[in-house]
Order: sequence, then C-alpha cells, then structure tokens
Amino acid sequence: MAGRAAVPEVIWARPERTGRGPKPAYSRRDIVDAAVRIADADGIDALSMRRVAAELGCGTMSLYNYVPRKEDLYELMVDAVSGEYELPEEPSGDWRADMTGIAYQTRAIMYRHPWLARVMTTAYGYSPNALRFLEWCLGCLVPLDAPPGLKMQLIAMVNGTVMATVANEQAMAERARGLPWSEEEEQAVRGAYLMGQVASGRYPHLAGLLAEAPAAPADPEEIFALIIARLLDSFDPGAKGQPLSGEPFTEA
Amino acid sequence: MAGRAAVPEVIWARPERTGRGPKPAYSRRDIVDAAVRIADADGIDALSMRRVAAELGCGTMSLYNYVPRKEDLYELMVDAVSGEYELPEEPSGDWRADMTGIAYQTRAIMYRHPWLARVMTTAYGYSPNALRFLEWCLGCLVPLDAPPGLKMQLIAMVNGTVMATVANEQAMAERARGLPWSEEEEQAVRGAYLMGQVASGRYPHLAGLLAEAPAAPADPEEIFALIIARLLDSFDPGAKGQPLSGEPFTEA
DNA sequence: CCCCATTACGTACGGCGTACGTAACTACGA
DNA sequence: TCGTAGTTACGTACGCCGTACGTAATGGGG
Repeated sequence: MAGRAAVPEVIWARPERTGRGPKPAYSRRDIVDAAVRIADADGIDALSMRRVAAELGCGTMSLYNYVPRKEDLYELMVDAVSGEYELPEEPSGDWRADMTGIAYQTRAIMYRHPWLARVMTTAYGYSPNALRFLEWCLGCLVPLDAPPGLKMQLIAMVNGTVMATVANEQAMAERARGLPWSEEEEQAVRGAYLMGQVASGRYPHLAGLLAEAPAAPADPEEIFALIIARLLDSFDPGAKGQPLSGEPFTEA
Repeated sequence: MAGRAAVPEVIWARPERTGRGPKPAYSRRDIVDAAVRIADADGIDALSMRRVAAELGCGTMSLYNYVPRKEDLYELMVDAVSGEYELPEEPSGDWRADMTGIAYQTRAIMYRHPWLARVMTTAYGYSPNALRFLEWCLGCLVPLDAPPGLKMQLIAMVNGTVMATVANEQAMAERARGLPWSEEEEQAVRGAYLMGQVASGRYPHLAGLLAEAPAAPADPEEIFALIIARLLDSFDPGAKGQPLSGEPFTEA
C-alpha cells in the first residue's frame, strides 16, 4: 500500500531519507557528483542512469531510491554547480562591480560544465542554491534605486546574457571545424558550402564583412567584458554616455 | 560499393535528389513540415523518426533517404521556421526601427514554435535562411557607423536576448503551476516549499521582494519592449540618456 | 523482539536512433 | 533498345535508453 510516491512533488521538498531500513550505501550528493563528472567528461548525451550506476558500482535501479526521475537528476546537477559560486559575506556596496563579478563567475562555471547551457533551459527552478544566488544578487542591488521587478529583470538579463554568450561561443567552437579559416583544410567540404554561398553574390553585405575581417573574431574576453558593461549601463542611472568605440573588435 | 555517404557533409551541401531511380514520394520539405507540425503540437520530446513517418504514412527508414540523421532534421527545422521572417525589399533606413522589428518577429516565431529555444542552442548554423536573415540585418545596419565585428555582435545580442527572454517566459509559465499565486491551490505542495524557504528567514531580500510584489510580474509586453530598447541604446551613439524609470514594472 | 518501511537490484517492457539487406523502379550509356 | 547502375521504399534487427515492478535483505521503532 505504501509503494512509491507518484512524484507530484518538487525534488527539493522530498527528504533524502526517513530513518528506517538498511543504511543507504550512497547519498543523493554521490549520485549527483557522479552525474556531473560524467557530463563534464563525456558530454551530457553520454549521461544515462546506467552509466551513473556503473560509475558508482551499483545497480541501475538503486539510483531511483535517491532520485525519482532523470529529469530531477538534471535539476540536482544544476543546483550542485550553482553551489560553486563564491559569494562573500557582504556585498561590496558597488552593485556594478558585484554584478560584473557574478557574470564572470557564471561564465567560469559554464566553462567548467559545458552541458549547463543545454540543461538550464529546462531545469532551472527555485533550487536551494538558486535561492542563495538570488538572495545574494538582491543584496548586491540594494544600492540600486529601482523597483523590485526591475532588479529581478536585471538579474535575469545578466544570467541570460552570459548564457547566450557562452552558448554562442561553444556553438561557434563546435562549428569552427567547418569554417574555411579553420586549423586544417582537410574538411574544406563544409566551409566550401559557406564560401560558395557568399561567392554567389546573393549576400553582398555578408561578403563585404568577410572580406574586411576574414580572420577569427576578436578576443572573446574583451567582447564579454564589453557586453556585460553595456548591459549594466542600460540599468545604471549614472552611466555616462559611452562613445561607442568598436576598436576592441577589429584591432585584436 | 556506392553505399550511403559517411555523412561528413553539412546538410545544406547535400543535394535533395540526383535524378536517377524512382520518383521520391516526398520532399525534404514534406518531412521537415511534418516534424515542425509534430513539435508544435506535442512538444519536441514527442518528435521521433517513427512519429514523423507515421504522420507522413510511410516507413520509418524511408525518411533517411531525405535526412541523413535526426540531428540534421533539427537543423532543417530551425531553417524552416527561420523562413517565417518577413523581410521587406529594402531596409527602412532607421536601423533601430528595423532591428526592433526583427526582435518582435523573432519573438513571434518563438511563440509559434516553443521548441525553438531548446533546439537552437545545438542546431544553429549557416543555413540558407540564416544567411538570408544575417544579410538583411547587415543591410539594416548600414546606417550605423560601426565596424563589422560590432554589427555582428549587435545582431547576436538581439537574437540572444530575445531567446533568453522568451525561454525565461516559457520556463516561468511551466513553473507557474507550482507557485503559490497560481490558478488553483490544489498542488500547493510545490509552492509550499518555496514559501517555507522564504519564510525561514534565510532570504530576507527575496522575502521583501515577494512581500512587495506578490502578484504575477508585470506585462511581459512592456518588459520586452523596454529590454530591446535598452539593448539598442547601448549600441546607439545618439542615444539619449534614459532616466531609468521602473514604473512600467510596478504600475501595470 | 519482531514487524515493516526501506534499500538493493535483477528482469523486463516499450520506445528510441539507425545499420543493413532486399526488392522495385527508372534514367542513362551502350 | 536494353541492360545496369544508382535510387527509393521499407522490413528487420541491434543496442541503447528510462523506468515499472517484484523479490530478497536489512535494521530501527513500537
């Protein structure tokens, strides 16, 4: 009659254990760590319940004592890496500096865990570490005189922008193997398509752009810094009108 | 000896047919349209090769005559819906207006095809319609005096921002079923967790925010307009310093 | 002390992407 | 004109996947 719960609950509300029965051989954290390890090493597509069980040396179905569904595992993974933020005791008082730091930390985390972008779009909820993160951001934004809704929007935009930027970088890197300015010419087949299209004359502006800047794009580091700065500017009442210098993009 | 190609090619370089053999019963477009129809109706997770074949009334493996791998099907789907942009013959000359229009079109497309956000992170390349889109954007940005790299960045940022915004909206809507201010109180179990956490006193800022603005967030329409305007501002040399009014977020 | 909630986990089911083989068909070179 | 080679259609099958379910072992609470 007891049976397994029909899992209408949020994973965070489900207690890890209840005290009766044999001692669990693992903890929820063990499973999640193993999953993160696998996803880091071999990509998110290589992550399966069987693989996690193998990594831990237990039967596949044992995992379901700790994690009700694979989807919940994703959520736990996102929460786990969200715990990697190093948040000082107190905000610095300079909300721009604090949020910039957050953006850089987010980017670092996404570099460490390239699967995050893919997973976060589906599995980002009010996990404990997400609440911790949100709380800290709101603390940083106390000096900013703005209504709460706007602050939430700012936080979401910083997160989303970092995610979009990194996802774009990663997609670029993935695609770079087919670009004509790639390392080797061996699979010029892929690049040939693009160049053929551009050479067709149907895309004059794009052709001009490629002619002007045929090399790889500028230092992503500078681009990232500029983007975040611009974003924060747009929320900053005291931001000075930037002169819009595009130099960093071409000279580097 | 002929066999099937080892698919090192980009899908766009592969011709649809070569002229020999029996007439194909379908076109690549037929398959892609069916796939889009399925994903629109039942979600991207319901999309399988078997399902597409069933929709078309043919054998599953027949599809592989048109689409070498499922991953390519995703790419074709993204390209197909990218064809939904209505791009006038000539840019208006007002690049801000043009890019704002693009942002709204992108959002409309993402509303029509909620699976886009999930798929675009993996399957966004130099498809024909992507090139068409890029070319048109570059045409719009001719009046903007900026180096090519910056223009590309602007386009990517507009796209990324729209995507992040819509993805966030969709995740919110998905998650809204568990929020305390949801339609019904029936599954208050989920919301109870969040409220319990907030009530624990560990998240004073968040608690304050929820206390101030307990209702649903402001009109997404206004938020979207403001975000895009701010983003374009940050690239606009002649942008007037906005007074940062947060009113639209609270009064609505 | 013993009962039963809980853990571990083997088996099995339905679904997936897709490799491969076969048969029917048609455009082209002889 | 006619083989024949290249294509299309598609059934079968393999090795994955998530996970429902049943069984045996375990150990804390009444």
